[in-house]
Amino acid sequence: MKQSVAKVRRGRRPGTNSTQQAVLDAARARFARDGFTATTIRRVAADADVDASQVMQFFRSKDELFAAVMAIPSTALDLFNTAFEGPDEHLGERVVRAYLSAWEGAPEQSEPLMAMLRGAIVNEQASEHLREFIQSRLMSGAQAGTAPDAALRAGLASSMLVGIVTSRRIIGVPLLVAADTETLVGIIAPAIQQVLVPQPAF
Amino acid sequence: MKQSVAKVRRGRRPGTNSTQQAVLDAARARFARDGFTATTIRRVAADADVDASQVMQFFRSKDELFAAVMAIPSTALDLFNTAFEGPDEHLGERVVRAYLSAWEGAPEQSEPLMAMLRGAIVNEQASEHLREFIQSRLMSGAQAGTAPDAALRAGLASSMLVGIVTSRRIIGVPLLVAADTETLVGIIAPAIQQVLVPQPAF
DNA sequence: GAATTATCTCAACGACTGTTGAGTTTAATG
DNA sequence: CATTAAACTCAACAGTCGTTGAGATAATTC
Repeated sequence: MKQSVAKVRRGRRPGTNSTQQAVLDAARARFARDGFTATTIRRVAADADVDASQVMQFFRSKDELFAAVMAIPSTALDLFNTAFEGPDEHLGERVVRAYLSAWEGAPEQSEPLMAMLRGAIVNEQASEHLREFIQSRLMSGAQAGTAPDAALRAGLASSMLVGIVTSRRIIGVPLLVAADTETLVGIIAPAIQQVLVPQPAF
Repeated sequence: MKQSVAKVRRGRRPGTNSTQQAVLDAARARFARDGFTATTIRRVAADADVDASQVMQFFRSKDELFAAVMAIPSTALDLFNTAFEGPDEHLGERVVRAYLSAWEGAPEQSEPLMAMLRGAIVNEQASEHLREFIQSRLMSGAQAGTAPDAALRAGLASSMLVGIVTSRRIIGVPLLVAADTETLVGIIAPAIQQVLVPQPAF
């Protein structure tokens, strides 16, 4: 009964207008700034100069809109993976710089991470994203490291760096906000190095 | 016109019943488990077998109820302060143990901290609490340390440890949850020591 | 122009929230 | 017992939220 083998598409084509991208941009900024709960669909729609029901038609629900926002650009993920690979000598410094630059770079890269971080407490999807984010660091670390607890060490380092970013960008601890990147790297990098590549007792 | 100097109190006395404490206990558990937004006054009231308006009469608003929950027992704060004081030799280990035990101890001590952590993203009061919590660590560190950036170093160490606790107790990263305390101390303590008491280059 | 499909608008539903006010019951005083 | 003030109950308000459905407008093909 189905007569639609290689059916020719008719009618208006989807996606030609940039409205959908405008909605996504507005949602990304809002979710990063206000978090998941405080961000309302009506507010996102107003930012994008669109009706609220329009947002619901593009993305089917608030959760799916949030999921679209959290889709981390692959370039950022590659940046992390390459940071973990390589020689052990300056591993700590490379990892620290990767985390700090990812959260302080252009909004298109930092906002999805901020949205994930802010949403991780109230939204199960964001929590799972962050969990996998740290887990994938663990895998990279397990490949590179030789010690049997290399995965655990990489996860702890990742948690520490996420804690520092949270204090700076979400909690806003004044002294940490005021500190410049080089000062932070100078203090943190040796500690992360110690976690990832344990020094023999001395 | 005021005739109330040393007026004798009449009528029923407040606070004789333990209902108020039951409400506070229920609220503490809920805020720690579900966070600020997901915790509703009606739910807290149901947990304490009380009408919702009763909660509003005891504590004037949801924010004040939350503030009462976050009032950290002074014993926990003293535990942190004493951990930062003392000789530099095993400072890292003492501090790490203080953080881990505070978040894994009895509910009366850990739940206010969990409520603060979970609420810090959506509630301004919780965010300020956590900010001051880290700040007070900074002060303790500034007293003990000799380096000019001792306060910054103490703040970074505190952020790192909060990050680890968050990964374990809120995000629930499996490998970190499974790790036992002694293993964690063995890995983290040297790194925290490195942050607080920088080793000369070698 | 007719048909088809997507974009967009408008109004409303149903559920849930914090909060309030009036009224009832209970304990403590004179 | 009468009075006072607290503990407690019940019902409702006012606002916000995610979501839905019907219908108008616009683009694309035959």
